[in-house]
Amino acid sequence: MSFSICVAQCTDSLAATMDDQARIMQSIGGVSLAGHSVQGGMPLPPPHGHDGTDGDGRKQDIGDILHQIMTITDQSLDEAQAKKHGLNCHRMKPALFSVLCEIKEKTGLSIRGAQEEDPPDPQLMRLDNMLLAEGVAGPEKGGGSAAAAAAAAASGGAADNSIEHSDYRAKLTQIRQIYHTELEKYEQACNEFTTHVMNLLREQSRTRPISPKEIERMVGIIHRKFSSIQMQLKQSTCEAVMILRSRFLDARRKRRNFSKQATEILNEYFYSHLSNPYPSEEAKEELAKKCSITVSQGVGSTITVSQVSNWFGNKRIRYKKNIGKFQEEANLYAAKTAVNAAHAAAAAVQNSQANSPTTPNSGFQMKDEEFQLDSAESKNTLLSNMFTGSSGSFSLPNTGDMFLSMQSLNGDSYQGAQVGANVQSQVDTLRHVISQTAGYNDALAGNTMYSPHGLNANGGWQDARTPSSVISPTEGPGSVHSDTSN
DNA sequence: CTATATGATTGACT
DNA sequence: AGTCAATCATATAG
Repeated sequence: MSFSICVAQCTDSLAATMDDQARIMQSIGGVSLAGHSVQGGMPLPPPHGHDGTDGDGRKQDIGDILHQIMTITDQSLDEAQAKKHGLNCHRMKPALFSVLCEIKEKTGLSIRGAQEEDPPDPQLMRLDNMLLAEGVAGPEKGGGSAAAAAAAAASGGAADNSIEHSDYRAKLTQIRQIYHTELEKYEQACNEFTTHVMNLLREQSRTRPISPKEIERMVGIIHRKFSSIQMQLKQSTCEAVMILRSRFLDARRKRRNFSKQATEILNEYFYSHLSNPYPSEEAKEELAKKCSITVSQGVGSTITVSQVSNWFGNKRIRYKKNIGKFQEEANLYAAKTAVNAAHAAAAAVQNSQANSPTTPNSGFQMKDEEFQLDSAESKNTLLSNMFTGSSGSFSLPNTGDMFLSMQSLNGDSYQGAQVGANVQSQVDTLRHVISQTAGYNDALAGNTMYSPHGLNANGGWQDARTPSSVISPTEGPGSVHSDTSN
């Protein structure tokens, strides 16, 4: 919408008003010509008469004048100008003028005045409310934070999508800015136009009956015209916001797969906490952070806590539904975690045993071959102690076999990036490995599915509502602490 | 194109 | 509030 359009529209309405005035004039003329006395009290003689008498002459004169007034618009500009000048100089002009003013005041305006009380437009109110709710209208500032808050509140209160909201917020701010500049422009244009019209009318009021009331009315008309334009602006702004919103929601629905690394991290956690795969809030945060850091797939693709929750929700349900399908994956991650655990243990051993025979590499970087060659014995002992020690219910049938199994499952010499794993997770993991390799549950042989510790007969995890102890914020990754929730 | 995988959403439940 | 289960909608593999 441009200013020129506004002006054009307003000019239309102005023209319409002038037509109205012409009609009024006509009706006044009609009254006079019909021979009735006019309310002003000035007796008008009958229109037809003869030149002979003074009265007749005056009648003729007035008739002429009225005729001239009424036909003035049919004439060319120059002609009309000349006529106008003539009329203005006519001796009857002041009297006629005041009469016309009075009549007009008492007829046209009184009729119109009544219907001009405009009640607040419900549609406009709705638009205003919506803009206010969206944070487009209303108090400025906060860098669109008010808008974001409103949007967040309106979008169903999704927990933590402030990060992915940034794009939305930027767009909304843009809309908001455009809206405000346009609004200001209209306001200014409206004021300019109003003063212009008022000046025009004031000037015209010297030659044509225009009361202050009428000017007021004209101003009202202009304002209404502009406010209807403003409404269009508000409407299109609302539309824009809606489109933005739907696009935003679409974008959220349009999913992107997580990166391999992120999935790996999540899977590692899941399978290492198979007995109770319910990360606490802090754990979720930690995982989200880790995934986001690990992920180098481009800007704006961070993984949020709610996404982690989604992932775990989906994972649990899908794992439970078809454990067999996840067997391979479970093995893989179990082995990985087991090796990690072993590495962690190795590191611990190395740290505690300063006189360890040959330890050229750090424990974290050690490969399995080295692991076995270097200090397999000590680690075996340690792991075996770990399992029997902190998880009394679980006993290893054959520690040596277990390590062989791990070796075979982990032929790609996985180098654990994450060493931190609690004892419970190690138990889970190793038990899983054992179930595959040492006939723990005969899972591979028959269709009997591997039943992880914690998954009860109903298919639900025991103490599912109790979050397992997690990656402690103080200890951070690499720490080993016990999870004895089971 | 079809089947499967997977992230997100929704409603019920506790 | 967190979870489950069902479902939607898209991504991806074949």
